[in-house]
Order: sequence, then C-alpha cells, then structure tokens
Amino acid sequence: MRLVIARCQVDYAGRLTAHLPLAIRLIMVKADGSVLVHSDGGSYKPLNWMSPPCSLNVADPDDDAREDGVTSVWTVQNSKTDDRLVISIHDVIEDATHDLGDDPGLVKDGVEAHLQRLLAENVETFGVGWRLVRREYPTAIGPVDLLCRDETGVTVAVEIKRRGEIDGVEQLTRYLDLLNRDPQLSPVRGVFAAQEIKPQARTLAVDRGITCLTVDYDALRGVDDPSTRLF
Amino acid sequence: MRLVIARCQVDYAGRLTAHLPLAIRLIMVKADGSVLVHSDGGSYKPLNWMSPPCSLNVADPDDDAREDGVTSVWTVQNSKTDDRLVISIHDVIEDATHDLGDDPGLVKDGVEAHLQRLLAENVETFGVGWRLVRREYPTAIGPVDLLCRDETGVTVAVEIKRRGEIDGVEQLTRYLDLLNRDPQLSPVRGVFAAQEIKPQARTLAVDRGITCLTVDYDALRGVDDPSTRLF
DNA sequence: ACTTCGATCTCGTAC
DNA sequence: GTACGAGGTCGAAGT
Repeated sequence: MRLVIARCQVDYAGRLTAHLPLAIRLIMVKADGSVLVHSDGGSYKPLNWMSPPCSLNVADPDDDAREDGVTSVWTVQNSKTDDRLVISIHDVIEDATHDLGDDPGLVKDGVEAHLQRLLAENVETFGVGWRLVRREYPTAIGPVDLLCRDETGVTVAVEIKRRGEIDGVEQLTRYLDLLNRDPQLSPVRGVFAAQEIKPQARTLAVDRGITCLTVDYDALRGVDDPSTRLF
Repeated sequence: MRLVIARCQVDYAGRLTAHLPLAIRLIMVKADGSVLVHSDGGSYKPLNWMSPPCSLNVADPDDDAREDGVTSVWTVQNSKTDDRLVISIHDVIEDATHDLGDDPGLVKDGVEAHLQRLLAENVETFGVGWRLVRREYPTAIGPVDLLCRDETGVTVAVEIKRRGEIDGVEQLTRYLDLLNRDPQLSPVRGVFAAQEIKPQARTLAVDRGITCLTVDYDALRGVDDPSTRLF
C-alpha cells in the first residue's frame, strides 16, 4: 500500500463527471491498483476513487498545466469500463509504501441472511405444526423469503427483515397479491417477521391482515446450539 | 489526519458484530475523530470503521491480552449510539500525522436531477408531438417528475430514475392512482423512464399498464444546448 | 431536527 | 457471469 499526502486536484469521468478543487489530501494506492482520495473528514467514503481492475499511469504535465503549478499527472484507468480518474499533483508532502500482506477478511454475525436461515430451520417458531415449503420461493417479482404451510395446511408467505419498516410490508403485500392469483396456493396469508418492527410498519401490516412477529435473534441462535437448550 | 500502519485485531459491536483477525492494516484517524481500518485490497470501503461523532480512548491491555502480544488497546466509541470499535494493537510499524486543512468538496454532474432536466427540455424523446405540462407537478403525496400530454392530448405522468427498480414503479403507481381521481386530468397514463430498467421493475410496470422507456443519457446530452450544460 | 431518496452506491449470494 | 437485495449504508435536499 502506497500512501501519498499531496496538494492535488482530481477529476473523474465515467458514470458521471466529478471535480475536486486544489487541496491537500491523502491518496491511497492499494496493492490491487485501486486508488482512494480521502480528505480529513466525512465518513468512510473517499471523496473520489477508482475501483479495481485498474492501472495507474504517471506522466509529466503539459505546458499549460505546468504553468498552473502541476508537477505530475496521475491517470487511473479502469480496465473494464472507460471510467477514468485524473489526479493533478502540485506538491508531494509525503510518499510512503508499506507491505501489508494478505488480509484474512471480516467475519460478520447478525445479518438478515442468518435470521432467514435460522427461521427456515426452526419454522415451529411461527407455530406448532408449521412446515417449510421452501426458502426463497420464486415469483415473477422476486423470491418470497419463506413459503410455509400452517398447522391447518393454509399457505403462508413470510417476509423476513432485520429491521421491519414500511417497505417490507409493501414488499410482502405485492407477493400476497401475486400468490393469491394462483388457485393452487390461494388463499395465502402473510407473516412479517423481524428483530424489530417499527410502529408504522406494524400498523400497516395489521391493517392488511398481515401477522407481525418480532424475533429474538439470540434466543433463536440458542435453539440451534444443543448445549444451551433448556430440555 | 493520523495514519498508523500496525499489526492489529479489530472487533466491532453495534448494529451487528464483526471481527477482524490479526493482520497488518492501515488505521486512519480523521480530524473529526472518525476511524477507518483499511486492508491492501478490496475497494473503497474500509474493513471496519467508526463514523463521527465518536471518541478514541487509548488504554493498556489487560494481562490476558498482554500475554497474547497486545501492546495497546484503542477503543472508539460512538457518542450517539452504543456502537463500539476495539482495536487491539500488537505492533506499530508507522505512525504519522499530517495537517490537511479543510476540503473545498466535490462537484458532480450527470446524476438523476440532470437526467430530469434533459428530458424536460426534450419531451419529444417520448414521442413526436408530446408537450410538457410542467416539471415537478405537485400532488398531495409529492411532486410528479414530469407531467406531459402525448400526441393525442392524453395526460401522461413520467417518473424518471437513473436505475429503474421496483420502488420507482410503486411511486409512479401512487401518483397515477391519485391523478386519475381528478376528472380534469383523467385518464392519465404512466411512463417509467430510466437509463437502465431492472427486469422485475419492468415486469411490474407492464403488469400495471405502465410504459417503460430506457434513456441514453449521453445521446440526450448530445442533443442538449451546450450553453445550458453545467460544464 | 427529521425524513426521504439518490448513489461512480458496495457487497454478498443465488441462479 | 449476471441479477437481485441488504447495508453499521452515506449524504443531500426538502419539510
């Protein structure tokens, strides 16, 4: 990884065009060739960047640029698209390179996929006698998270979210409209399951006859682990 | 901005939990207190980070950690939420601080707002004889991007997106429901215009009788009067 | 202050 | 490889 602190100007042309006026910034060149331009604020997103695969070319400025104080022009060109980042460097304040080696990568826990897997493996969370028809049941407008049958054999579409908001209720409503057109399945009822359901989403769901279920992720994970089972 | 190259382990606990095994990484501490942990690959997103407002506390490791080789423990705590990032530092390879000053910020061109302006100025893109009634036509549930009349005088509501997805079709549907209640306007038909329309969004739109149109931004900018361009 | 929505979204994952 | 949805999304514009 190469870290350069420099007074520079940056221009991006690709999916849009963007321009950064002259200022001191950090330019990070990663081992895979990607380039990030960071200022000393904001959040994790760089002001400008180029994603891999790309290549960096360093050239001398033309006469006009040299007169403006440019000492070096870095062109970062994406190898697949025609996206291009041009960094006009005026002054280099620091330039250091370090070998970081490979990164073992991030391990995450607690995202929606885990919740869906846990619920698929424990459909009795919804009620005794429930059966899973399939996970990611396909429809023309996208897959339904879980398709189940309840203890009476009625089909149930389950929408799972980490945080239940109105969008999720709308999504489930669309699925129910579509599924209920299929005489093989109809009537289909809906369950909206989330770790946390916003009051507005709950109100809308109930108004549409959709059952809401808040799920305790830690408790559900506990069900999976025999050592923590109560009996 | 402080740049530290260090062999470290990182743990995040907040909206999810995440863990980074021991490796050499770049730790960036920005002037606003935010912290970014980058590896030497991937794209612009850090492996882990803490957004402002937050504070950094440096402490000595406890005995267990010290035996594992930890020399210093950095705790970055968000001031608003209870999100917390814990960086266990084993070896510091470099530690440098630079004053970057304020950044004048990014100037962009080519985003959805520009697409809307271009289409408003070139309604014949939709068909010969079309007229623009107005841009941002106000309704009780928000403004319709473009309200037009087609060559037969029928009112058309146009929803514009850079990338057309299901949300946009839902939005247009709500506008059409509302506009069709107005006897002065009814019948109103819909056009969903985007640089790129996802198959699922297209399916839903067609099912609802909405016309889909993919727009070539560069071609449209080509027919545009150069004097009205941003740059 | 709060909400809504776009984004060079990025990133994972299923098909 | 492509397509789709989630995200510790971030950030800006409008209310």
